[in-house]
Amino acid sequence: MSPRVSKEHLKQRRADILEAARQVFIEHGYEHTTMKHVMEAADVSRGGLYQYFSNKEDLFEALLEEGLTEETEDSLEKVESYWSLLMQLLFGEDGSPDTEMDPLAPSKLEFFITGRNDERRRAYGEKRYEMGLRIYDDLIKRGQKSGEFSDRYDSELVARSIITFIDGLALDHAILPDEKVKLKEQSALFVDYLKMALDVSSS
Amino acid sequence: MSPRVSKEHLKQRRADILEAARQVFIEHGYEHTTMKHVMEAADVSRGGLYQYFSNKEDLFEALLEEGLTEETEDSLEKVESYWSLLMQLLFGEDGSPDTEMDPLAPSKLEFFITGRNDERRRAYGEKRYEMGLRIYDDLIKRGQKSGEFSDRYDSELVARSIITFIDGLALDHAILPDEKVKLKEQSALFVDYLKMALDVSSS
Amino acid sequence: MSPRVSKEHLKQRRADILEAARQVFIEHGYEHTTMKHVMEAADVSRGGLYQYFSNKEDLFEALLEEGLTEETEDSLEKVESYWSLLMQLLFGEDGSPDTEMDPLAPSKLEFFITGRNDERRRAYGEKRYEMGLRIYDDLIKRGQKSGEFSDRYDSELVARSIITFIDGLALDHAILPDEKVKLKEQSALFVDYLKMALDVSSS
Amino acid sequence: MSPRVSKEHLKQRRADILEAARQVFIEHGYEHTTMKHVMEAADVSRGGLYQYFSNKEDLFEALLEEGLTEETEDSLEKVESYWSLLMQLLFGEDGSPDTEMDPLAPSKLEFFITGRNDERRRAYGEKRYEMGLRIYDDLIKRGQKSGEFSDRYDSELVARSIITFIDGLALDHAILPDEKVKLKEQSALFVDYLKMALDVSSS
DNA sequence: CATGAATGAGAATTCATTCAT
DNA sequence: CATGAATGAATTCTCATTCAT
Repeated sequence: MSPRVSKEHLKQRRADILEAARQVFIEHGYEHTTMKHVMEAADVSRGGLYQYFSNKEDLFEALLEEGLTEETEDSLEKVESYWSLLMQLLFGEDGSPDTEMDPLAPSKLEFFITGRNDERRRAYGEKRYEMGLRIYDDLIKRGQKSGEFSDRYDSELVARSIITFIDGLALDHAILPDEKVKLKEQSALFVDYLKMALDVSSS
Repeated sequence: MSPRVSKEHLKQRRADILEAARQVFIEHGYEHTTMKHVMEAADVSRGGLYQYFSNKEDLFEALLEEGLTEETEDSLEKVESYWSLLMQLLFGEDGSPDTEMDPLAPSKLEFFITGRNDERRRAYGEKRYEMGLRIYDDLIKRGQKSGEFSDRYDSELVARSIITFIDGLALDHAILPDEKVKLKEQSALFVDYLKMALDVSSS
Repeated sequence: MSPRVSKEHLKQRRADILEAARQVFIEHGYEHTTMKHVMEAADVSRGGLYQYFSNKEDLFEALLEEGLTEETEDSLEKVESYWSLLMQLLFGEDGSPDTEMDPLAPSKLEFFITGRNDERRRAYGEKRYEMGLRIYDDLIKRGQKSGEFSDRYDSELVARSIITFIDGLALDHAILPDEKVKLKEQSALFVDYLKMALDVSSS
Repeated sequence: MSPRVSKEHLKQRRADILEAARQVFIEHGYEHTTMKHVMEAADVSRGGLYQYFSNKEDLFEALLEEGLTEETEDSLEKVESYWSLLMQLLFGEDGSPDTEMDPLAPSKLEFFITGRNDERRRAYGEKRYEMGLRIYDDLIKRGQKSGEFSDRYDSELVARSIITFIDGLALDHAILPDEKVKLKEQSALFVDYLKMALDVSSS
């Protein structure tokens, strides 16, 4: 009556498969990854894999969700500086524009671009966009309300621009060799721009 | 001695196939378009299609090349304003940010993203990036030399940022409904960004 | 844990497919046999067939290997007569020249002839030739050392001639109706010749 | 009313195509040669090619016929030595076993082997076999009648063996590298074989 | 006669997904 | 639950041959 394997074990197995899948998707991209690739990387049987994830899409979405939960951790109400919070959001903990890109990002782009005609996928992409948008929008709105940021520009528009810029960088980074994109320099330029748009003077 | 059809006809046929292919690629995207789709849309037989284009990649690249030749027409040496030239380059003839997106753009993104692990495709993408980069870089360099633009930022960096922004917009536009991306508003904001980077005061 | 079917079953399935394939290859020849032919003869699905053999070449080579293992059974060190051993090698158990030809032989010839420009296939053919050559060469060498055979001719040359003769017979047999080739009579003549070349007097 | 091009011209054109086709067949083999290969090598249009030869088979058979007419020229009645005549037949003018192989031979084998299930082709092959057989058989019969050759063996049987040997050599030569087949040595050995079978003592 | 565009049957191969054990 | 054999729809690409001009 009791399950043969512990719930813990199941969770672990699932996590292992996901981790293996991540590597495979990073290597081959979304479209060119086959379930067999995943099976082999995760050392699961075909049936086993389908036990945890009912198809390739489901599997990939699980990876997408994973990424999400990590990011939603910040719910700070009061911070000394919204600007530094924004920088952290953009470039990670240290807030300086030299962070690595998410290696799965190219596959994520693929997933949404190739699936843009699929209603379900489209809706999912939109939801994710909205979530990202909210985060930046909220932050900027608060900064504006607190007086730290100028409200010259609509907060949502700035938020959208941030995402557009990030997406553009991710795209170019996916396609071009590192030395072509100049991630760091472009990021620095974009930061200057944000400073201007939000009227932030400090470094 | 006389071929069955005139050279004109051949050219036309090829153009027709390309046009049909364009529609199909716009509708289904690069990955999900099959040669059969194209065959049917262009009303060509299998063999006929392969007579003109040896495979899907070749066919799509023909479409990519088409786009290229159209753009290279402008080689103005002396202009009254580099800024307005830049605006024209970005937003078309009238230079105002309300242009339509190239409907094939999403498929182009697909083409390069899904092919990022293919040496040939990668090289091709890089070449195209370089070509685009040169155009903007040249323009900005001239503007800087003429004193119209500030040289606070490296011209190439600004050029890269322009492409990044365009790519980001194209990407979001491919995935999200029109009303979400706010093309026009973001473009206007981006123009401000450029004004800041190039120290251009005029409207 | 337990697979759907026993290992035995799998082996059997593979053997069944091979057997069906053999019949199909015998009937249509190598080039004109399609995987569909095999599928239907073996009553396997397309995917099923490809599960066992990754392509036509692989499938055929499996048949070739099969034939090989059967022959390698003889490793007799001391025999009362190398001549009778040679006859057995040539004509099967009873050592008399009235054996049937391997019905797959024509397809084997096809396989190697049509593939003569393919590096892989060529190498494989050479390997097989060498293996056959070794067997006859060894036998003759021993016979010569033991004094049973004359060493007037180089053992390897005689061995090559044997293979040439066999190949010639196989070829003619593949192309001509049985009554034309006169397998038995030609074989008898060839035996006489070998007797002369090896100086063997007995019947 | 009079033909636009001279009959001579037509003949020449045909001969040119055949010569080009020969080279192509030598290079790719019968099965893997396409009409396009021939078109390009002969610099004929598709339609032009089909004007002269109604299909690939027809084209190849024309090449086969070509070879035939050249050889059938000798019909000497009285010769001083049937043995030397036989040697000439086997090894060309000088009658010594160091002749080159017909480079088209591998393709000829292919043609007949892959076509062995086609009634027409089979009949054609048989006819050719018979023709070859007759030549050798006649020669040997005469030699036997004249007393130069022993009639221990049936002349036809010996003739068949000659063809078998030639076919075997051609086959091995088609598949194996030159140094493996040892054409010359095997030929010399085969001459000994014939000497035995025909009881000819002289060199 | 010559041309070469067009045809379309057919071959190989891939892969997500199912399901009997 | 796990297994992995089996399925078969889909897709790409090839090539001999035809035929309108």
